[in-house]
Amino acid sequence: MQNDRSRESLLFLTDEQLRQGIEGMFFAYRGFTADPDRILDKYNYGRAHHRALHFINRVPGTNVNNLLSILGVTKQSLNRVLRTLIEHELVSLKIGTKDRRERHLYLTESGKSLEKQLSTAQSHRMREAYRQAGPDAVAGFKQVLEAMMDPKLQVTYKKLRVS
Amino acid sequence: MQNDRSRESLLFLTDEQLRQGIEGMFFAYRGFTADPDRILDKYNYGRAHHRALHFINRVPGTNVNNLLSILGVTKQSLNRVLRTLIEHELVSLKIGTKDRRERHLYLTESGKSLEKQLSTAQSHRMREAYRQAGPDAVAGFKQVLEAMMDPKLQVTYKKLRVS
DNA sequence: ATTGGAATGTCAACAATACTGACGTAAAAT
DNA sequence: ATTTTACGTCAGTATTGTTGACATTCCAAT
Repeated sequence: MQNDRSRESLLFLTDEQLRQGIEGMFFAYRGFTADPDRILDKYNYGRAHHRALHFINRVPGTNVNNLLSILGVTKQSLNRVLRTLIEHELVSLKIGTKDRRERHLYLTESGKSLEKQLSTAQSHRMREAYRQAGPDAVAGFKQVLEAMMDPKLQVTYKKLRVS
Repeated sequence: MQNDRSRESLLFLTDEQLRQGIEGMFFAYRGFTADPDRILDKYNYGRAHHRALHFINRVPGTNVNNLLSILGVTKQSLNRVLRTLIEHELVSLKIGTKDRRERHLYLTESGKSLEKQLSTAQSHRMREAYRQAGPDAVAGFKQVLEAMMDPKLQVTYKKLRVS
């Protein structure tokens, strides 16, 4: 009886069910990155470049610090990636007018073009997964993802939604 | 009208919704690995060690080739990790009796202990996310994850469920 | 006006994780 | 007897991350 009550009210979770969730995340993340990775390979870029392109596109004019806090890496690590993207003219810098220490980041036309290619590939798989799973599943998917984030990232995630 | 029909039947997905899914995966994966990473750091191990421990625990007695196909890395990459785990006596080797070329992999007591530590931390976050999102969300979460995997990994994932 | 601190960039060194390619050994399969 | 398979290993390289140190630029407060 106690068991039945748990099942109904408390969300009864076996180790096995949790393990499935863990392995699901592991395997799904591989699928999630597979298509962009193939495109990036052709241009000799990596996932770090993809992430930078994605968020510069998402938040045009962002400064470096803001991008750092979204990406969760060190400035040295980001800088290497950013430098190549700027050299290759996928990203352009604009020095802040109000605060001239700040560098505002934008995608160039070629940058937008590559970002589009990458996001199209990734969205395609996401869309297909959503279609297979159905609308209710999608809502649940997002809820669990959001609950899995660190609180700070949850805030970042929500801010991106709004802007 | 056409729009309404799309919304109901076809699962109407805006670019914005897909982007949320993409960013959700990105941020959630960070949360997903954060707790184990902290533990691994203390022992000077990395995620690769965690993954090896996880799947050796999940499929005790697995041979190297099978583990390779689950993890999706090269044997050279896995070998480096496996060698340290064996040196540190977290993993033990047993030469196959039927086919003596095969090395069967098992966790030692210390291996089990570390794996337990890691999976407890990771499960704790997963359980908490499940609890916050609720049972329906969890079902949807798993469906979308599964649909996002490459077909081969989907098979691998399901095989692990059964065993 | 000088000073303190923040934002940024850069150099160097290092570590983890991945890759390719080549080679060796042992055992199984044909 | 030969080929294939399973596994290990050596060498070299790339990507992405880390610390630490140091320079520059510039805002803001004293």
